Amino acid sequence: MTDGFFARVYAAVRRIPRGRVATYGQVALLLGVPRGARAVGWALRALRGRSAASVPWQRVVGAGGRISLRGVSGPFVQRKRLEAEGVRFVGGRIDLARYGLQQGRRPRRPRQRR
DNA sequence: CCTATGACCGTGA
DNA sequence: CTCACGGCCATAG
Repeated sequence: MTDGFFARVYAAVRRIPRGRVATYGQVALLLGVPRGARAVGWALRALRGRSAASVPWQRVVGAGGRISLRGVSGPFVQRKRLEAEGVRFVGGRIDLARYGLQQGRRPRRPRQRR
């Protein structure tokens, strides 16, 4: 179960740099499954409380830079975690052109070095 | 094997 | 901008 797709998804998510985000579609693409965005979501959903601590799941967002996670505390927790990494929300959304995987500009850091 | 589900995505009204 | 559809993928019954 963890030797297959799930493990791959988690591995890919772990590769997302701190302070940046990737969309479900991008993660799927990295796995070689161009249209497996939903499958990625399924894998992350399976984390629920489990080894979520070892996977920076908060760095995966929807293609529109919006949090896809649904629920009551879920969305809030994810946002809080991302903001703690320096990811800024504008109008409930994240500027992917700025915080995306390897986009041009450099993301802001929570702790600037003087 | 077949149907249902979901932390998706793009398109069109 | 919001809402509805259809398509896609891996898993769970």
